[in-house]
Amino acid sequence: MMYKWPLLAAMTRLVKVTHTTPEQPRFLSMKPVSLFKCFSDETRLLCLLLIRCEEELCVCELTQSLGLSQPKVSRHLAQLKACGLVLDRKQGLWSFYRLHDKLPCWVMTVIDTTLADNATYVRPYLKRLNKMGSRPDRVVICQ
Amino acid sequence: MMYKWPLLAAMTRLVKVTHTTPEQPRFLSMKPVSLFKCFSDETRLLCLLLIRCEEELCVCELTQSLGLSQPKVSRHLAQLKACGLVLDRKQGLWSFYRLHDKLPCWVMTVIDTTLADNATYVRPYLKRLNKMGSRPDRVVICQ
DNA sequence: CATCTATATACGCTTAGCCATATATTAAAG
DNA sequence: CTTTAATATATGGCTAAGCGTATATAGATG
Repeated sequence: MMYKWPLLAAMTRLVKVTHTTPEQPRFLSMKPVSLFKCFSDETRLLCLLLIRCEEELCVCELTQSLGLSQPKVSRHLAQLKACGLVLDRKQGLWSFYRLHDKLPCWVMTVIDTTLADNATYVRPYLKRLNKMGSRPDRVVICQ
Repeated sequence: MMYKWPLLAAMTRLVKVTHTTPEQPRFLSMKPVSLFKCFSDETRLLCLLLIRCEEELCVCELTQSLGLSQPKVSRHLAQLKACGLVLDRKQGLWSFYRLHDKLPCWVMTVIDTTLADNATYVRPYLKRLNKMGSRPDRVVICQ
């Protein structure tokens, strides 16, 4: 089946995507505006902040915590990934998202500063996350 | 003459505006997302960063420095003002914009961090600003 | 194989938000 | 008062970007 346009093509304004190459730490070319565009949507910002707090979260955890639909969360995580802000890893049925490990310093500073001074903004979602029953187990494979 | 809708009414999504009261340091209610929305437009971000560098800039200086139309710059400055990020002062024909003096710490940190790590992003505009002939004189009135 | 579950993506629709242009406003200068 | 200059705002049009819904995909389980 053919679709008219892929998701990533529709995102060229928000994020410049290189479709063929896997994301790499090519952060010198990342413009501040692109980053702030990612932060400028409530869903994306909350996902980022929650991921920062919890190290790693899967789609269903974010869906539950934020009280949003699964496609909505997935879509925004895809944008964050395309932008290079997060990385994902598959484990069984779950996709775990974490912050990209090569984020430039100033981006981490922005995230952490926002988090530090807006605890009340994030707290309710963290609470709901911790009240969640049956969160998927993390399997860490040592290399 | 009556117009259909005021500018500020059209901006309710980007910024919550209180039309009747003058802006005050009521920053506890400012949501992170609102702020990042301001940063998410190139014109607004550059205006903010340049204002931070130069303490105070008027519309014509920003217009020249950025190479943009006057209405465009004015419009974005109005948004920044409505959001509470900048203050303005009139002097003769000129309107000078400066950062709001009651900005919360974390906002200043975000601005300064962005500036510090993206010098090359701002430098060309600062250069063009300094090459400008006949910049308006600042008149400071001591109280 | 079929079924269930978690996730990803396409599609169509709607709206927020940006822009250029025209015009209003205000202050200074003649 | 008229003109000029700097700024602000309205209007209307266009597009990016968000959303819900439906469906595709892929792994687990039987």
